[in-house]
Amino acid sequence: MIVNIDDRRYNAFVKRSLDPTVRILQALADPARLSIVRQLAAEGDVCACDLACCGELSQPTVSHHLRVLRDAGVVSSERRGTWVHYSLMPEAVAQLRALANGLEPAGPRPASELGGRRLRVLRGSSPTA
Amino acid sequence: MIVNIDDRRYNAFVKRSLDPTVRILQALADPARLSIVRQLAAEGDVCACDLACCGELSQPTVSHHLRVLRDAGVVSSERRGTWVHYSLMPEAVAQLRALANGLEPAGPRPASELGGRRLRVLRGSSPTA
DNA sequence: CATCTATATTGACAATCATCGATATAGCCG
DNA sequence: CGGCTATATCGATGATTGTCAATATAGATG
Repeated sequence: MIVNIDDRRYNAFVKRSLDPTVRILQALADPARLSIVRQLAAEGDVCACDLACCGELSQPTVSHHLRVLRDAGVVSSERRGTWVHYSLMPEAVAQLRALANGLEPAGPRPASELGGRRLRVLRGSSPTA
Repeated sequence: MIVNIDDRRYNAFVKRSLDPTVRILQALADPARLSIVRQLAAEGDVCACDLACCGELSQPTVSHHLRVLRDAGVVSSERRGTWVHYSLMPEAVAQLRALANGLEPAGPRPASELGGRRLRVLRGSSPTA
C-alpha cells in the first residue's frame, strides 16, 4: 500500500476511525444529536417524525444526524410500515458509563510507578520531583 | 445586531457554544485528547512534557489540544517553574457521569404522557399505535 | 397504477478542526 | 546577559462537518 501522507497523519487517521469510545463521543458531541439521544432515553422508542429537533432543523439534516448516531452504534432503527422508529442502544450508554468510571479519582501517584518517558532527557531535576 | 444568516443557522450556532455538556463531549471526542485525559486520570498530575501523545504529535499540536481541553473545563493547568502541570477537573468527570446516568434505561413509555408533537398532522393512524 | 407521506440520499457550500512549521514567550542556569 | 528548555501562539492548509435544497426511495392507500 502506497500512501502519500506522512506517518503522523496516517496514524491519526487510523486512530480516529478505530477507537469505539471516540466514535461514540464524536456522535454525541453535537447539540442536535445529543438532544435526539436524550429524547430517545426519555421516551424509549421514537418515530423519526416525533423527534423534537425536527422543528429546528430540516428533515434531511435530522436524517443525517440519525445516520451518524446509527453508524456509531449509539442508536438502532426499525422500520414499521411507513415510519422508522429509533431507540437508544444500551451498549453505547454502558460504554459511556465505563468511560466515566475509568476517569474517576485514580488520584495522584508517583510517576515512577508508571514508567513514563519524556521527549528529551532533561538536565536539571525532574518536574515531578 | 444585524446578522446575515438565517435563524436556523444562528440557533444552531448559539446552541453549539452554550450547552456545557456538549462542550465537554466535543473536547473528549478526539483520540489525542481522550488519550491525554485518560493519562491524566491514571496519573493524576502530569507535566505536559510527560504526555504520551507527545511521541506521535508535534508539540504545537499537543499544546493546542491542551488548550481545547482547558477551554472546555476538562483540565486545569498550573505552572511550576519551566514546566506546566495538567490535571483532570473532577467537575467534568461528574458531568460525564451525570450524562450517562441521565441516559440510563428510562424505558419505553406511552408517548401520550410526554405531550410530543409532530411536524404535520397525519391522516392515518399514529405510528405509536 | 397514481398519489400521498415518511425517510434517505445526493451534491454543494460555508464553517470548523487537526495538524504542522515557524516563531514568540517564559523560566532556569551558568 | 546569553543560551537553553518548555510551552504557547501564529498562519497556513487539507480534511471533516453541519446544513440545506433538490431528488430519490419506500410503504400505504385510494
